[in-house]
Amino acid sequence: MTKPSKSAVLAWTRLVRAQETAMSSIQSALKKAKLPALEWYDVLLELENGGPMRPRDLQSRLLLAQYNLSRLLDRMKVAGLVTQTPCAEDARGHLVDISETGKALRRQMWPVYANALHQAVGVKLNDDEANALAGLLDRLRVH
Amino acid sequence: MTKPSKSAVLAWTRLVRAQETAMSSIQSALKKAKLPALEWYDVLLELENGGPMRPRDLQSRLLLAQYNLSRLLDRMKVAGLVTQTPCAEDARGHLVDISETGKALRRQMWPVYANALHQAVGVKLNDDEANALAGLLDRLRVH
DNA sequence: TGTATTTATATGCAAATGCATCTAAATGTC
DNA sequence: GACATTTAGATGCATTTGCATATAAATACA
Repeated sequence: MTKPSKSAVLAWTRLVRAQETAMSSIQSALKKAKLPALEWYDVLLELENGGPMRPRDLQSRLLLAQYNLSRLLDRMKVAGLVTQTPCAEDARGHLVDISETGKALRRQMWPVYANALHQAVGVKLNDDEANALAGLLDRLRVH
Repeated sequence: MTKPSKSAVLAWTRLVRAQETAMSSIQSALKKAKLPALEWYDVLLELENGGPMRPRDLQSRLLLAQYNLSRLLDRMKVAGLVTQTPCAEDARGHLVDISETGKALRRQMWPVYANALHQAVGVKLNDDEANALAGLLDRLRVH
């Protein structure tokens, strides 16, 4: 029940603001290019790197609420970006996989994402600073 | 159209994760204590510090979308936390002010918020680190 | 083995959000 | 002053989120 220091409060405030600002400009860039939001990209990337996997695995990697992921996958399935196949070891679940359309979309999103990210972060910090930031932020993960 | 460096991408990824993790634990703490979400706190605090002000001013300070703030203020008005008075200089707007109930709620929220914030940030970084983090994050603001 | 508990996923319903647009007042232009 | 433009704020409607709970399979346990 200890109070946070001034420094901790300041860091928190700036964390929220910085994330909102950068996120909003990246999402705007995607929207402007008529591309889906970042969460879709995250799902596609995770599947492309990690191979077919179950919703609960995606969930833990992406920090999404269970019901949100469930519905997100619905939409992505409807859009033809992912497929579901029954899961042999566990009949409750299913394996979600990225489709060719999904891969193509991800490839199409990346340059827009990359450019926006560069504008939002890359041009404002040099590599040493970005690394320092990443290091400090990493400390905030749960233990 | 330059690509971001590995370091910038990593910093961005961690920024998102760190913010989500911390935000989610802080919001959970408030919810667990049957208190409103953080945005309500932010509005109350802004009004308590800045005095009565117009929605557009709140909007720019809090980085909220215009329609979201409009509706948030509606709900807070219904909850008796803020009041509206016509604005003398500009008949389109109105001055929003915090009520006594609003002040009381903010005071009640602070210890819960503070404790959660301490757990999420304070215990993980010492003051020098928190200051360094705040400094780096500050560089990410728009220019 | 039969029964209780836990885990994975889905879903009905209410609340919040985003988008587009509306209204009305303020400001700028001629 | 008349008219066009901009700014402040609200709102209808579709989409998304959150909460609570449902369903069903897996696991634990007596």
